[in-house]
Amino acid sequence: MPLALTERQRTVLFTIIQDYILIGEPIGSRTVARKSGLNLSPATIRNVMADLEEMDLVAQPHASAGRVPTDFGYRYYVDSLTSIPRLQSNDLEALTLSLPSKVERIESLLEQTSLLLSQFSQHAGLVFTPRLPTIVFKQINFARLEPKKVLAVLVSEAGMTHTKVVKLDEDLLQDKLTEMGNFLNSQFEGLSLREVRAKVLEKMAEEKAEYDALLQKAMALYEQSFGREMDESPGEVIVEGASNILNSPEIQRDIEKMRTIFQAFEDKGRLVRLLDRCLTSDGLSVFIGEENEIEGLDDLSVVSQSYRMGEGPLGAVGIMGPKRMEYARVMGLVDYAAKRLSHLLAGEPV
Amino acid sequence: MPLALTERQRTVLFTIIQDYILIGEPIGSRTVARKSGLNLSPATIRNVMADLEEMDLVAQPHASAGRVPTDFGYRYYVDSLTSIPRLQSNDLEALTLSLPSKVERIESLLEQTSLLLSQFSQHAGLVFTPRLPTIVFKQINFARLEPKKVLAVLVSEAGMTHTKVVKLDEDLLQDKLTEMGNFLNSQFEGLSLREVRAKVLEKMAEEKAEYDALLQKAMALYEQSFGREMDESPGEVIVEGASNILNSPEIQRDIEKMRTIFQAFEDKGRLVRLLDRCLTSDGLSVFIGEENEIEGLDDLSVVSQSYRMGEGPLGAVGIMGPKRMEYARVMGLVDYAAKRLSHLLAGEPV
DNA sequence: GTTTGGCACTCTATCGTATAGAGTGCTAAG
DNA sequence: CTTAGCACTCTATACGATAGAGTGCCAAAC
Repeated sequence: MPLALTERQRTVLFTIIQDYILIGEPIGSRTVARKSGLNLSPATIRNVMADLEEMDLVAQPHASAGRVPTDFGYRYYVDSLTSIPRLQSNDLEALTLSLPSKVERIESLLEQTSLLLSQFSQHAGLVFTPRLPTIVFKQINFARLEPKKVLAVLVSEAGMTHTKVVKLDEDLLQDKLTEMGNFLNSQFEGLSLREVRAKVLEKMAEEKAEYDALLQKAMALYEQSFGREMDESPGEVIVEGASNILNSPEIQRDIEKMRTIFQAFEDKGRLVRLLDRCLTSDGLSVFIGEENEIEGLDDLSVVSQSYRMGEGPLGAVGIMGPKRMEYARVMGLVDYAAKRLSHLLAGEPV
Repeated sequence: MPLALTERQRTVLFTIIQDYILIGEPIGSRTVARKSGLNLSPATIRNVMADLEEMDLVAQPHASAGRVPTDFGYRYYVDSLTSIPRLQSNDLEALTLSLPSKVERIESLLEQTSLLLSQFSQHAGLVFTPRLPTIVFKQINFARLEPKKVLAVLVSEAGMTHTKVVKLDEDLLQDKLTEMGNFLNSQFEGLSLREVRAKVLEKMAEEKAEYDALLQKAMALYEQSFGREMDESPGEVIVEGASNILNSPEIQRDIEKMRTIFQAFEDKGRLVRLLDRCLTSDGLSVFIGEENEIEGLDDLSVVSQSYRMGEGPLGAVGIMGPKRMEYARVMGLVDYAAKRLSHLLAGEPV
């Protein structure tokens, strides 16, 4: 049911939202009359506002106050932005200058991105790094550290590395380890870790005799180093500028709220689940208030966009702030950051 | 000038401090008279309190309120704890059960430690991980990812790994890379990264002809992958449970304070500098209020202790909370965690 | 000389009341 | 359909009064 509003109702609603985002206090009919551009008296506006309230697009904090947008109102507003807002040219310039233009270490690239999103938006910056199962196997290496102790290094297509020290029952010399690595590389290159593991488990279950004992051991070694971990690791969230949340007056008022918000920030697991949802949906996601379904974070909104590496989405970037945020600008920032990240990861110079 | 207090003054001071830590509100003469165990009337206590105030050990928030310990008062109190307080047996039991008893991944061990310190103390847990220059070289490996692209993996004595993808001017085959790795390992094992770098720079400056071209290249490759980075990386701080700070009522009262505190938490650089100081001083460090010399964090105290690996200190663990914290218990927790960590890293079973 | 009870004083926190201001809904007139 | 007018409601602020906690000081008691 696409909500049908008259032109006038839209104008009034948008005036309220935009002004509320700016001011942070309930907007009265008087103000709307002045700023909307409609040449109407406050009384007329009041009638429109009563309609909007009936549709649950705005609400009154208390009986005789101005109007404030509801979650639903924000949703309507955001949905009306048909295209993703382009960045203002000054934002674009500054951001282009600040973002790294080549990949040194991928981890610090992601950190930087989160930090810059936070600084430009004055909200919290989020970068969601890939869940292990979805990343693409590129190469594995084993190095003998000391007797019965091996270092396993897994490199993904995107250039992230994962290391693990494994203890073995028997001592394997470097030659053997190298051979095992080569074998695994020949088998697995280009597969996602999920596929790799499926293959490993399958092969290990097969008739033992069929395989060279060494290759059998290679499989087992992989399973021991990255197999299990892969299924557990839900990815990681890099949060920067969480303290910016404290700038927003509507949250300052309620200390209890602040506590729950910061606790939620520390529980990265929840954030992961949220950003995970945005990986599947292609395009920019906006979660407003309760839509984000994270307990304790229902006064905040999240704007996020996935970034890609090759075909599939790899992770996501986002901005989290009070519902009262400049959606257009924030959406522009997030979109730009995601695009830029995708380009950089594809090795294209920006 | 070791401050000399009479027995009675000490008793009154300690009663005030302990009660204030418990209650969180200024302590009056009446309360002290009841709880101190000295059989004195409030009027007498008031005289003692006036003395303590003159010595800057306690203060009044306003003219007619009870007394609150000053930083100096806390300092005297902490200094009077001659030995590091033993953990209560119930704390000890619970903590022993919760702490991991063997090292899986060192990074997650450190994270876990920080989290547990936070949970047990109900303050923020800190774990300071080693600055690169001080860690001890164990092994380096190079793996060819693709033409002219090499993955360098450095393993430290403590078992931490650092990886870096390096682009080369010429293509080196795996055989060569392995040889280069072996050479570097034979040269550098057991040296600190600082020493390694000094040696590398020295050798590179020497007459080129003296060395095999390949070995020369090995040096250059090391420098390119970890050399520069080493001098910059100041170490990392793992903060868990920062939101616990919000529990303390004296900080809730002042929103401005909260902002600066959380901003300071995000600026990891400052925390690093603080914890760095504790590496040099052997033993438990307690920084009270302004002593910690971090702007914005002068309402908090930090208790920290270094943990060791082999001879030298490797990093530090700590707890950060309001000045009004249970110093004895917190000191016990931190000390125990540091000891346990040192044991685990030394490979001794706990 | 130390200790203590008594007392006046100070400061905070809290409550109720009054008031100004913002904004609404409704009604009746334009 | 629009608007001016008006009564009404709710908040925020200021103010005064009051209760409570705690102090400092003094003079008496031990």
